[in-house]
Amino acid sequence: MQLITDTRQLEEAVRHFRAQDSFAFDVETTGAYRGVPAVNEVAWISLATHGSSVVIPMGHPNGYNLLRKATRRKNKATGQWEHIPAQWDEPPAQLRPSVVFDALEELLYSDRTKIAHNAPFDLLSVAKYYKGKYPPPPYGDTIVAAWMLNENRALGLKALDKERYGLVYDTEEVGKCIEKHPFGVVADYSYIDAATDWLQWLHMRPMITAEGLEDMWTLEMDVLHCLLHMGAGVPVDIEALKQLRTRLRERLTDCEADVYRAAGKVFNIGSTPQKQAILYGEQGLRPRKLTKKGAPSTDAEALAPYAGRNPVVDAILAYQEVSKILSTYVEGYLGNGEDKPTQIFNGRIHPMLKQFGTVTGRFSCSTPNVQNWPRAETEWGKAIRDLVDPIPGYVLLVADYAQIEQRILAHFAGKGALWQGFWDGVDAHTATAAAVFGVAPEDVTKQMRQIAKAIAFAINYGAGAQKVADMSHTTLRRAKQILREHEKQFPEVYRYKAKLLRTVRSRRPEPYLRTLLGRKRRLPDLLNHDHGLRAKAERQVVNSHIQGSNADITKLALVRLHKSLLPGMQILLTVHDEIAAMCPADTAEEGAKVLQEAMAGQEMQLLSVPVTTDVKICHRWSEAK
DNA sequence: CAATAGAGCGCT
DNA sequence: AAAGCGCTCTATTG
Repeated sequence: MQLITDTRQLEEAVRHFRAQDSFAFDVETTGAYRGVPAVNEVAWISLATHGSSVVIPMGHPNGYNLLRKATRRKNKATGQWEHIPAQWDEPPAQLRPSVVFDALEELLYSDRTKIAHNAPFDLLSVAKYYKGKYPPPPYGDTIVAAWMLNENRALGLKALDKERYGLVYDTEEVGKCIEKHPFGVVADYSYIDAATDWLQWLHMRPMITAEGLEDMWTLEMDVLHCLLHMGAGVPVDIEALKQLRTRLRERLTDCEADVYRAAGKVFNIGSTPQKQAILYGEQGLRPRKLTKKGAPSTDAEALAPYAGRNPVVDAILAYQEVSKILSTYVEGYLGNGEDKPTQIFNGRIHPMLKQFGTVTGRFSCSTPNVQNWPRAETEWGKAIRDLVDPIPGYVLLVADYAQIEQRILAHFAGKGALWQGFWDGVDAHTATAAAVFGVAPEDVTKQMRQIAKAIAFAINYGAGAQKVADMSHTTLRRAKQILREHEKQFPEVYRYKAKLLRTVRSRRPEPYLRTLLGRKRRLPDLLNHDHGLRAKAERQVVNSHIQGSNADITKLALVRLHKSLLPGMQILLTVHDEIAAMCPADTAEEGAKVLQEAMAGQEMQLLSVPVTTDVKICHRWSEAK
């Protein structure tokens, strides 16, 4: 390792790294929002490539030695606890960030492959120092690589290092708060992260090719580029959010009083044990469902039969709806001035989309998770989604695939009633209902369509007859009869399921399947001797095949959209089968066309049934055109 | 006091 | 014997 503390060393390092075709790098960040690339401060940067690893500190406050530990003291006059910070000896002289980033510019903005572990974090963290312009492709990401090579393994560079090299380091999690640690410890940690990341890259990159994942890798790196673009964030209407907070707080107070009045006492509505005591004790309700640990469940499903029959149940359900929205989507975003920090920076949220962490290849999303916003059809969902606030002169474009999972199923199952239904332009659930109940599509009732929907769930998720019965409010007997008829009308679907399972189970060294675009899903439990685990893996085969292919299609659409964006157009969100973007108002129609083309254009007809999407132009989510 | 597990609930 | 997620709250544990 070389510690870089003067400009001569820095220039020399840049020269060496520029002479290589690729390098790994890692940032250590600090500040109140160290985990938010849009606003954190980069305090260290380390780089590793062939024959060299360097660490560049840029103002670490601590020296090598701790002189006095941090402590607290009670102020006798005020009675308040006073925080006394730790004392360290002087840190070595270090380069200023501006000097370092000036020197690194020709490297970071070169055509060399920039590799990191969770690269969007590092790339977006440094982008701030270049007016928000992120380094250009090509990219490499060892966490994405590791995930593609084994989606069933614990993640993290440290876990990989332990697994591959037996290397155990950073047991104190230095990166979580570098300013608590001495200079030497942070320097070592920063160095090891970059150096082992580089080694991991050298190890894994050829494996991607060897496992037949080259095309998928190209797609994921294009997706990574798109995520950097999306790093600009989603503008939100803070005033509307604050008004919503006021409304919800008032509403919650009322709901709370209703619960206490109905129950005849005050208790903690958020406490499951207390709710159990009231509902199944004092109110004398019969438990309809048990929790994992065998306690009487108080979830919405268990209480549903008592809705409209028991005033306490009604009051609790009303309270919970409001409470969920307020705590998760309103105070969760604004912060509550205490333990909850704000998630809005410069009027924008920066949802973190991760390319890893879901076994099927979907994105996961956090801080905030915009993939679980309440549905636009609900009162509060409308209010939450309307918080997305295109900047002045811009409009919102929202598009989702129509029944994409059913279309994927039809594609895999091949010719048959489902397949034909899509070519005839019939709604899939209506077509299913028509066939199962032996009526014309126009005679399908709401109830019939509801049952068809339940059947679709049964296929995709492997649900049993009992679940189908519960979902469609019918008897087990009737559900079984309906499923038999479904199998008779759609034999190709069941043949597809059986054949897929057989093929996947026979693969060695361990069973795996490939999605539409070649992503791998390993299911070793298909060979497990435990019946329960094996059955679960069997359900996962069909689900992963369909859900994973859906993820492939959406990711490809995202990349196509990113490559065809109009000037000023920005991709905001993606939610599994949905993409939202922001577009200058004067090119709204063209923007909608670009989005439509990216998602469902000629080259996106990857299935043997048509794929369609519906693009809406609006200023607010709820006023969809 | 901080960390974790469990229950519950929002979404596709 | 229903697939895949992340967040909040409470209760429990160290």
